[in-house]
Amino acid sequence: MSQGTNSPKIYAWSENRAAKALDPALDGLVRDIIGKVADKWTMLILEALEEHGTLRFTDVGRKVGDISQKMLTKTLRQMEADGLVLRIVHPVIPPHVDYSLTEMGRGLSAAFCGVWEWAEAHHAQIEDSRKAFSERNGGA
Amino acid sequence: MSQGTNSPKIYAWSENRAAKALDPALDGLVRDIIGKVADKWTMLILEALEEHGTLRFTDVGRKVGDISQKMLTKTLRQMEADGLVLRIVHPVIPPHVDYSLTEMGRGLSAAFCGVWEWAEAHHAQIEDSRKAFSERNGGA
DNA sequence: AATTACACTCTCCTTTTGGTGTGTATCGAA
DNA sequence: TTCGATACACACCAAAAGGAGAGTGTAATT
Repeated sequence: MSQGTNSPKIYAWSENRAAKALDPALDGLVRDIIGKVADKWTMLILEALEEHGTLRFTDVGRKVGDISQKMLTKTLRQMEADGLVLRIVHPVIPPHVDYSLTEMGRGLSAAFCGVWEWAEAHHAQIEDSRKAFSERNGGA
Repeated sequence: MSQGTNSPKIYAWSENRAAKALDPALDGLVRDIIGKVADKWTMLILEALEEHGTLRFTDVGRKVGDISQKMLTKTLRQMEADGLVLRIVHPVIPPHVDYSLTEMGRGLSAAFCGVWEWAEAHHAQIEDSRKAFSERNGGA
């Protein structure tokens, strides 16, 4: 009514959504998947497992690099729930847990492969762009 | 030393990093790029612009869907800085700003294409995995 | 004269992300 | 007997992400 000149949110009408996904529920789901999967830690873990096959908890962490135990646990659990990784617990002491990619996980890893290649191929260009941008704006 | 039985962070030795990137600086940069690019909003905007060519600010928002002006501005700026989108301001009133993908942006979009396809192809399987997982755990 | 539209910016505010430190159970080694 | 290793869980906290709403400036429209 009269409480503002504009709305802060831009609404999606059915017009264009129909082009991408005929079903809004499907669209929402795909979006949710993208939201979960397009994650730094997920991509890094995916890479580590793709490259090394089966790894134990701490080894995954080592291969990934700067990841805390908390995020490692959390991300691995999410990936397990989504069916990307297989978690096998050997009931021995000290505990031994193996992580490996499922078929789906390998598929996603393959899909992300192109993104990794793109990043490696264009890092110099991106740096240049950033430099030019900051000069155009804040710089002298 | 003696202030704890374990460290919360798992350290990356040079052993495996050398396999992926010979240079740790390059690795960090690629990782930074992935961190920026593997973002929900970035992917969605990339998609919108890829599909529709040139769009104005509000139109990008409409095509993307549930995005706030704040995130739209922020993400577009980041993408502009990284050289993914081209931003052309027409100094007229009311303001008119056109956004389109650069060559690099189209390349990244193409790289992400596989991920979209994967998500669309496996959403049912993911839902099943999630259901099975929650039953295995919290469920009855 | 008031409204609308555009492309934002700015200020709150809440939610999520992520790090750190600690605890746990058990076995073998020192 | 105490320590260290493994694979976590849990609690606490800081920082960042992200949303809501209001404001801005101008010019054509109503």
